[in-house]
Amino acid sequence: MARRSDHSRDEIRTMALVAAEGLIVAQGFSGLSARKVAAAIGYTVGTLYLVFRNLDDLILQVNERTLDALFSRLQEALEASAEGEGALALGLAYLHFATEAPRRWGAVFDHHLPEGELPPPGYLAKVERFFTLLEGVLHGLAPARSDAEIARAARALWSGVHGVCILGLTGRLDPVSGGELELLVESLVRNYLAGFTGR
Amino acid sequence: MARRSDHSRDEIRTMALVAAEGLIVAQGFSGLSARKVAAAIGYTVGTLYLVFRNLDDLILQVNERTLDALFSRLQEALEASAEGEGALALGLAYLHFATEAPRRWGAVFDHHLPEGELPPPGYLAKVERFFTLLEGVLHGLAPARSDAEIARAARALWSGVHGVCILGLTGRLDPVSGGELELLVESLVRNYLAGFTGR
DNA sequence: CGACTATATGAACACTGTTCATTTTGCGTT
DNA sequence: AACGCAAAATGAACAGTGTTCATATAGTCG
Repeated sequence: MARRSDHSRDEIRTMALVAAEGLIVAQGFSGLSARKVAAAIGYTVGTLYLVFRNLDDLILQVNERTLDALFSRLQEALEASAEGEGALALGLAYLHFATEAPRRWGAVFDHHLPEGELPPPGYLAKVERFFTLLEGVLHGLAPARSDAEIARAARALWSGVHGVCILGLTGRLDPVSGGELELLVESLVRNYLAGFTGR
Repeated sequence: MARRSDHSRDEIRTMALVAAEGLIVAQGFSGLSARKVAAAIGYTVGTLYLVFRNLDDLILQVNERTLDALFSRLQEALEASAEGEGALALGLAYLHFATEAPRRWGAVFDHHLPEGELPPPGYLAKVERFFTLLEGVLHGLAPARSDAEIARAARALWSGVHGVCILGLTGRLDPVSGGELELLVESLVRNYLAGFTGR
C-alpha cells in the first residue's frame, strides 16, 4: 500500500494523538507504546515514524493538547471567580483538573526528555501562559509590587499549588482524602497572599 | 557455583543498592536496569531476583536510603537554624539536597508503583517523619493552633516547597536560575508563615 | 498501459523485566 | 576420603519496548 490517501499526514497525526490520549487515560502513561498507538489507528509502527520524529515527539504533542485544555479551564475559572478570589479560583481549578484527569495531567510531568534535548520552542511559551495568568491576578491584589516581585510570587505560588497536587495525587500525603486537598490549596493560597499583600 | 558464600544474601543486597545508586547518579533514573546492576556487582540477573522481589522492590529500597539521607540533612539544618527560622531552614535544606543530588532525589518521585501495589509499611512512615519535623516547628511558631491546623499547614507548606523544587529542577520554571530557586522557597515560606501565624 | 514515486509495511536489532530448568558448589555424613 | 544432598548461581527463553530501513504496494501521470 502506498499513497493510500485514506488519511493525510495530518489526519494520521491527529488520530495518533487522540489514540495516545485514550491509551494514557485507559492504561496510564507507562501503558503507552508506539505499537499500541499504531494498532489503535489501524497502521503499523513504521508509519508512526513517518509522522513523528520519535515517541518523545508524540508524547510532547499529546501533552501540549493537555496543557491547552488545562489553560482553557483555568481561564474560565478565573473569569467566573469573585472579586479578589482569582488566585484561589486558579488554584482550585488546577487541582480539579488534575483530580478529574489524573493520567492526562500526570503524563505532562511523568514524561522527561532525554538529557540534552529541550522541548520545542512553542512548548515553553505554553507553560509561560500559566504564570502570566496568575501575574495579572497578583498585580490586581498588590499594585505596589514591582514586576519582578509579582513574577516571583506567581512562580512561588503556582509551584506550591502544583506541589500539593502532585504529592496528593501520587499518594504521598497519606491520610489526606480528596476533599482535604482542596483545604490544602486553600490554606496555601490564602496564607501566602496574606503575607504577600501585607494584609 | 552455589553457596559460594563469597557474599551473604544481605551483602549482595547492599552491594546491589549501592550499585543502583551509582547507576542513577551516573545515568539518571531511566539508565537503571536489572542487568546493569547485576553486572556492576559481578553477578547475573537471576541472582538479583533471589534477593529482590522485582525491580520495583530494589528501587523502593534505594529510595528509602535516599529518604534517610535527606532526613538526616534536614535534622541537622533544623538544629543549626536560628530561633524562629526553622521552617525556612528546612525548606532551604530540602532545596539544597535536591539541587546537589538531583538524580537520587528525582528517583524518589520518578518511580511509580504499578497501579494496585502499595509501598511497604515502613515506607509511608519514612515520609511521615518529614511532616512531623515541620509540625514541631509550626507548633512553636503558632502555639494557639490546633493539631489539625498544624498538620494541615505542615503538609501545605511542605508540598509547596516540594513543588518549587520539582518544577525548578525539571526546567519548568524557565528563566529561573539556581539562586533564584532559593528566593522562591524563601518567598513561599515567609509569606505563608506571615499568614499562618497571623502576623 | 507502463513507469514512477510517494506511502506503508514488518522484519530486524538491541534493549527491557522476569522466570525457571539446569548446573555448579560447598558442607555434613557416612 | 568419598558420597550425596541442598543451597546458590546461572543464563537461556519469553514477551515486550523504541527505532530503522530495505522491500512491497498502490495511486498518478505521461
